[in-house]
Amino acid sequence: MDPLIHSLLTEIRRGNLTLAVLSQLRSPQYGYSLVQLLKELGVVIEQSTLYPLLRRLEKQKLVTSFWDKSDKRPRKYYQLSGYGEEVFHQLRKEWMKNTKKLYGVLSEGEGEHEFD
Amino acid sequence: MDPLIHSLLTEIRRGNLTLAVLSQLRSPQYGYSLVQLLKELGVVIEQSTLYPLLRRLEKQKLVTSFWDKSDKRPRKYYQLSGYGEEVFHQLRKEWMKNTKKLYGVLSEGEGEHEFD
DNA sequence: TCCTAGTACTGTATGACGTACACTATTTAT
DNA sequence: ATAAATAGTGTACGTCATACAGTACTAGGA
Repeated sequence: MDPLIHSLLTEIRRGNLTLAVLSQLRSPQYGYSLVQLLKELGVVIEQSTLYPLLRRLEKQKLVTSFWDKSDKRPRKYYQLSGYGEEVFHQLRKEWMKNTKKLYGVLSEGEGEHEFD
Repeated sequence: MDPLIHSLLTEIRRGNLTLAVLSQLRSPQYGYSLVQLLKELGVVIEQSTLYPLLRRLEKQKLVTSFWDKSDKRPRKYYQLSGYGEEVFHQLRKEWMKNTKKLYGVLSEGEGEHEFD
């Protein structure tokens, strides 16, 4: 792939990954399971991208975490905080609005409407 | 607005603005007219954001430019290059695909489908 | 006639995040 | 015994939207 296209696609992922991750933390998930879960939903994310993101979300108090060591493998679970639910709701609302607009802009001059 | 939400929305705009601008350069446009045109389409962008972006796009050879000094006001027109059209087409395709997926993810657990 | 807003552009620095990379550790499968 | 999978921590870099400073001229209003 053209390196420039790859770079531009990375920019497009910024912010979008935050939304995708927050959307799957209404119920507790641990890091590795999020990678799998999101992959099933069509959102591919590397561990090297997810863990720093989870770290930032916790720092921003959008999620909380706890260790579950009852299994042979200790796992760190993350879940939306109250504040995180509010922020997620607003972000999701803005995302829907802005994406619909950009979709309209990008659909101009093309006969097809791929969301239909 | 919560500064964190503002910051996250800025991240979401990255990449998206590139697509919006490229989409309006199939025909030549000058900077200031792009601001107005995009505003009409619901994509609000400041001059302080647009001009550096146009500069970068030209540097990346996605657009070409020429001065029109026939009017009292000299204007710098920009237009998609051949390469830019290719890149735009691919980006737009990827954006549609990825956005549809994220839309599906964000619509889970909500009864409504706002794109319908 | 003067002043402000609008029109039109150039240049530069900053903050934030996806990403790559290095690293650690244990369990499971081959 | 070894490699892959599972599960996580930490750090540095490249990129771009944004803010800010600045320049310049025209048009409109007082």
